[in-house]
Amino acid sequence: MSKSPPRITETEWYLMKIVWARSPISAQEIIEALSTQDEWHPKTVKTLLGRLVKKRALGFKKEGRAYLYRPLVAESDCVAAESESFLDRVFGGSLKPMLAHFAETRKLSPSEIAELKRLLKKSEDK
Amino acid sequence: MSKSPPRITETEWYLMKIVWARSPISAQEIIEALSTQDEWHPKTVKTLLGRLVKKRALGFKKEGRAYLYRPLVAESDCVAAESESFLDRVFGGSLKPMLAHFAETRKLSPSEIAELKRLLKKSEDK
DNA sequence: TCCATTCGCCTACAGTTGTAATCGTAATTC
DNA sequence: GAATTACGATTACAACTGTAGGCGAATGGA
Repeated sequence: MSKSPPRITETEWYLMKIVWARSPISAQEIIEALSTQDEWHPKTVKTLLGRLVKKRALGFKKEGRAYLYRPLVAESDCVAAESESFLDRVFGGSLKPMLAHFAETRKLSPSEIAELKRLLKKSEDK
Repeated sequence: MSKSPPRITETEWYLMKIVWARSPISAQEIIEALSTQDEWHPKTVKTLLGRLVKKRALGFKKEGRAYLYRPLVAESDCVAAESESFLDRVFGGSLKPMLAHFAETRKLSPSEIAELKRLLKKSEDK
């Protein structure tokens, strides 16, 4: 299952995140969602949408003059692929150094620590 | 401190890892180190070394006919930059979903879990 | 001494990426 | 109905990437 997803580039990730969260969604809405955070030229967003459609990461249906986009790939699949690539490349594939890095770099709040412990416990029980 | 490191590409990471681990090191040794794992054409490795020198990620000193390479950027800086980029892009910048992903995807061994708990405790104490 | 090897440097070249303008068409505004 | 606007499609374009071949100099054997 879950054929390997197409490669999502750095900038494309930000669009995909929005589509995953709010699909079906128009280009206009995506542009607005992005503009609250960063400065994306609308033309640039359109180009990226076109490329994501071409590489079959997004699909759409015509809704009057505009398109409504929706994902054709599961977020979990893309996250898994990207995470594995990252882990391999930067930490040689092993989790422990990665965790050590994040634990050290980002001062974890007590609540985060508690949450992580909970996650670990769940993983342990399984 | 630690000016932002140059961007290291996917393939370049594999070379950098070797140089960080075994510097000073010749191109030949890097090629050998890589060939045990994957199939890298020597010419390709040379090109990548040249690019890393150009972008000032590596330096070298002549040792007879060949060069001995060494890093000009700290591994920790590059790891930090790449990790932050990854976390932002794929998990919206928050650690918890990332941890949840790794805890779920990769079945953690009991010893890994113990290790992680230890890391968390250390982070907690600080 | 001459030839083959080896070096780093320069060149090649197509595909990707970031960033956006232009184009033809359809809709919307005076 | 004419002019402007808004859409998606097409085109632009330089920088970056992956992948490697060729070039002239130096080295190292025969």
